[in-house]
Amino acid sequence: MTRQRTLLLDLIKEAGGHLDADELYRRAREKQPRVSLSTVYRALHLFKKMGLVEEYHFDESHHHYEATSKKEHHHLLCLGCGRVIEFQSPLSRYVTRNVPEARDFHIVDTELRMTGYCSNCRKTGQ
Amino acid sequence: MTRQRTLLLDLIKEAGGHLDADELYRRAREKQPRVSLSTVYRALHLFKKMGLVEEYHFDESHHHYEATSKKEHHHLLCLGCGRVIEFQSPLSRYVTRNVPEARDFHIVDTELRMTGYCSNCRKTGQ
DNA sequence: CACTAATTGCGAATGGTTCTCATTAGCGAC
DNA sequence: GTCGCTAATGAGAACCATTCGCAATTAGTG
Repeated sequence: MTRQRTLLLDLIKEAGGHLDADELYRRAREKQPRVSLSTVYRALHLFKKMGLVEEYHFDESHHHYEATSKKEHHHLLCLGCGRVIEFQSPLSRYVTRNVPEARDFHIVDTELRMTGYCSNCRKTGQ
Repeated sequence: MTRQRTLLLDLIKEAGGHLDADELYRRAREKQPRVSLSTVYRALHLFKKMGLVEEYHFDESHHHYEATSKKEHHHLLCLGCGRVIEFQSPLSRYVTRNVPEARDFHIVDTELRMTGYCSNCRKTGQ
């Protein structure tokens, strides 16, 4: 653990959720002006491999990252306002119990993503 | 519907599943040597917007596409051999019934993705 | 046919991510 | 401490999937 990595991991944790690499880079430079983008990406890879951080491919061209939480959680993506709503649900248990194809599968990670329109956007006509 | 689009949509349908843009381009050129990559991408966008095709961001740098099927389905991704296993399960129903955050959400699409190791790869020690 | 708008092919541009390489930091052995 | 070694860093160039710009072609309509 180097100075840069500690900083980056802290920023990811305190951000709460769904940082992208560039935003992380910007925040990191406020505290340590010389960190490089490469370091950000390298750290993200490392954290991902160590299981400290999870990578999400939402519908944009770049990725988002968030600190791994102990609890299994999933996402609702609103197509109207772009909001990301998190919720918890033991879907992996539901699936291993109810889906034959999944019975022999050793699960590392589970994510359900639902796209659609949140209640706000439904009211305002999409 | 132009000649190119018909060809591309047919190819996507007959492929069954999980084509990427480059593979589609290669197959298209076998039948129509002058189709361009741009046309492939433009057609994929169009099909996506029309709801004929769905785009998946698996763990690679590029996207995969498949013809929209009537049935809700999900994916298991094996980290060992890279295999993609599809299964069907009415998870959106399960979620709207059991998750408060999802109750007011108007769902357009649902996908569960589970990563891990398939039974084969578990046997051979990942 | 003739006209207009939409689509295509091609090559160049974009932009997020990865790589290269020279420099610097961390660290154990003397 | 300081020598030597390895791993990590910063900066910029390279990469590559995807998108754009534009001139040429094609569809579709009257």
